[in-house]
Amino acid sequence: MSGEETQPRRLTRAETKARTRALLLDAAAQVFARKGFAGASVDDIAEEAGFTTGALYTHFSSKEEVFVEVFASRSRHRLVEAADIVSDADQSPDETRSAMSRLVVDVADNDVDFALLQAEFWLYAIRRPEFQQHLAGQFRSNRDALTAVLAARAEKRGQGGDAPFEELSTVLLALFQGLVQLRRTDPDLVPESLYGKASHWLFTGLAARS
Amino acid sequence: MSGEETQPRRLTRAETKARTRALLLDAAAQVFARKGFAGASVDDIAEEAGFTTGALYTHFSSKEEVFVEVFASRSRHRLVEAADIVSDADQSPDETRSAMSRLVVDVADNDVDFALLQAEFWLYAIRRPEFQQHLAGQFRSNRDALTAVLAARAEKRGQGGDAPFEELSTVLLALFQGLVQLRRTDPDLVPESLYGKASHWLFTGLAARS
DNA sequence: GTCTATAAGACGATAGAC
DNA sequence: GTCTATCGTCTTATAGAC
Repeated sequence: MSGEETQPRRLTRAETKARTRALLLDAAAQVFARKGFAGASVDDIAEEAGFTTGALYTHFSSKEEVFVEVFASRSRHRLVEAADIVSDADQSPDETRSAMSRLVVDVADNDVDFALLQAEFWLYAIRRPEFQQHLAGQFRSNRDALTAVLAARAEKRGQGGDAPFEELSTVLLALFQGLVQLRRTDPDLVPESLYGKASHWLFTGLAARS
Repeated sequence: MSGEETQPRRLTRAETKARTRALLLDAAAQVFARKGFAGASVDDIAEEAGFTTGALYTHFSSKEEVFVEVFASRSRHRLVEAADIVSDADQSPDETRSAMSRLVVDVADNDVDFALLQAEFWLYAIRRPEFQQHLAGQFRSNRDALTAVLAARAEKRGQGGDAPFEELSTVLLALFQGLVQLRRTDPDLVPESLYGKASHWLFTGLAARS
């Protein structure tokens, strides 16, 4: 036991700095989720990470900067996951639908901070025009990614080549957010299979369009 | 011009008290929407209403109480409106759908505080178990009202008597919230007719279910 | 790079004059 | 019923010791 089981050698200065920064960002995400942007103090964040405010201010210049960095580090993860689920063309439509439903349940029930942070980011963005544009761009790229996946999948099956996949993507995205928020408020409101069922209805109805 | 054109007589003490309270609540709604619950100060609210903090504290015992009262006074309005639209059985399905779409656009584009306050209420509730139950109950009653309306309308047309209207209501509610948030972030993301289109797909797909 | 100590101000809420 | 004045606390951010 030389104390080196987990780390092959001492961390360089740059590495410890990056590690502290990451610890602070993780702590900040938790605290922002628990208390909100305005309700969280810099002291709360530093203490949660095991440091002091003085240490935090060597890594970030303000509370706002911490928040924006948390946002940047937490984006993309979950919705890339969603696109992966839909893009897995090996599974049957039934499997895809149940995977979609499972994602809603998993996010709402297990990723306790997700919906909270999402709401905090949204409010922060709506109140700051510059940041709002940033968030809009992100939504747009999520929608575009989903649109491409839907179109590819439809083409593979040789059907619905001219369907309004972009509008459908927007609906699926909005419905995901809405259902996660609802289930987070009360799990009984959103049955485990609902997201998959709803998308089934959407696809069927869209295919039968006049 | 005796200065009595608008008011037939002087307000009683109780009436001025109620009026001040209402002014404070309106101002509070605006300020909470603009700055959030934690970001808004009691001074901001009182000043917006044209009073001082001392006056505010004769009507409310704390900032929390003001917030809860704002929530109570602002609930129900918009979603009752939604139920009215769907329950108007005189109009054709096409008219109903376009009215639904218009509601999303109207709320997102014109009722500037609606989505902000909704998000603030949700965050406040999720962080306070007692209030969370209250919000869940409200969601449930909105869903039930919509479910009843959908079932009544379907019965009138003599179709889909055994359809899962409760699940459909939940989906329509979640989608409404999601689309309003999305359109508030960037109007270009949500075409004016999208909510109606999506519900058309949902109804058609549901009717064709196996 | 992280600490302690502190500056300068904003905050929620109360007391007493009018 | 509303005002002014004020208390004590908590806030963000900085300066200097280690």
